[in-house]
Amino acid sequence: MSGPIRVVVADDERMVRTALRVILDAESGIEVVGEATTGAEAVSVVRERLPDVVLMDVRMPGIDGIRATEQILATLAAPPRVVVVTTFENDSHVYDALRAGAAGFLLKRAAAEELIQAVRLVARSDSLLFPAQIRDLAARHAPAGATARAWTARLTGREAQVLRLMATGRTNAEIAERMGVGPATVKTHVAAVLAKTGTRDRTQAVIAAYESGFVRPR
Amino acid sequence: MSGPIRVVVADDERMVRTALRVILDAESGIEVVGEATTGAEAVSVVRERLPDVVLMDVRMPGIDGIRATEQILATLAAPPRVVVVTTFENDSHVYDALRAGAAGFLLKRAAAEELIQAVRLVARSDSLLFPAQIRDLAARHAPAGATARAWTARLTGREAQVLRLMATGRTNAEIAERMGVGPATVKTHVAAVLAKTGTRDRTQAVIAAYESGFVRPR
DNA sequence: ATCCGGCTCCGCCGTGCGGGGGAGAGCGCC
DNA sequence: GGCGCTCTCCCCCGCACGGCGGAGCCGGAT
Repeated sequence: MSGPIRVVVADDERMVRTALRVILDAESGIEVVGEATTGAEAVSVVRERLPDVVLMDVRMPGIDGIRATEQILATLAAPPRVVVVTTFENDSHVYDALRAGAAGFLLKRAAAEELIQAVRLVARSDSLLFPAQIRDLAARHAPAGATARAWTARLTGREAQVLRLMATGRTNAEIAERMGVGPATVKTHVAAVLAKTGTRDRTQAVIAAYESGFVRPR
Repeated sequence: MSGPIRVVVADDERMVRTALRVILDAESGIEVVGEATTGAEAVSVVRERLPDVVLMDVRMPGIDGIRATEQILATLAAPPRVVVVTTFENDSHVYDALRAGAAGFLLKRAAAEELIQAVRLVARSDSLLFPAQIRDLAARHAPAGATARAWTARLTGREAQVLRLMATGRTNAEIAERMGVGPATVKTHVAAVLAKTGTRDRTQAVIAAYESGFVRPR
């Protein structure tokens, strides 16, 4: 699976969308395949275009970027990596986004090279992306969302995805079908989730997911 | 089980506590067996005195009346009926309290006779208490919390209690032990909860409880 | 070249859970 | 007194779930 990295840009400000598009389109190996101006639109566009990476604004009208991220990660069999784009360095919503399963985040004032680098990195890596300045920023804000952060950090991508699907009330078989893997695989992931979260059954795991803010009501 | 109706009063304002106490103590067949000034204190006092009725202020320092209500209902085998006391007619927290399992609510400006009547009614009845003015008030506010209200309304007291314990991740056996009944009984209640909530297993029921606001994170 | 972690599966086995019934006791209501 | 609801508890049955151990594959790190 090579070919260009397919990117979808979701931001309600036209200027930002345009800026991201020109920077990325100018880069060989990266292709912007879609744009969205709301969270709901982002979900449907992602569903259509099936990109590798989504650049998602946190603050958007209607469904915000966090809920959009949740929906994308929960409903797609092979979800793209979501990078949250924010204006403010100390945006508390960033931590919500991370809990929601975002792969990383990026400041809007980042240089073009940083943006490109971030997209490439996140497209091939399965690990969380922590751009320089933000990494220790997260560390400093840790006390507030420490539980949830430690939580998600310990879960692998697949495990987090399985937990999100568990929190929709699905059985192992249904999760397997939706993720396009065998039931045995799902069982393995579920077992890993239970072990890492210190819970004894799926119900407790889901409760923990709610209590920690890993998933959120409504 | 006759004898006087045992009441605990929880309110951070001394004047309110005193007023409630003198009114109720003057009445034969009603006995105020404890007072609390915070939510946390309310929980411990209720645990000690095991009253039939708790008059609970919504707004208190620390743990508020709603969380205190939740904790009382979830942790006691035979929980008392909780009546929420509020100053304002259109206090939105009242609906939270109802969702939390409060048996009814009362305005602080209610007449002494209304108060006594309410305590007697709630002490012997298992149905929700809707004092005159508040009943249609609830109807008018229905759209906002309609889902949750309709939800709890359809559940019997025992069923609601079981659901709350389910939402703490307990097994049927543990719920049975805590409630002081047999496991078979719990199974019956769980089955009723699943049927009434339209869910197929305990995990889905717990999710529904969170999504509807019947139980709340933190 | 080796190791490690993540993802993908395979068995086996015990059991908690949920579905399907039924049944008796208490109680408020008409 | 009879009706209906709630709460209590019983049976049997099938299955999804969770615990256990094992295995192969891959990519990144050392």
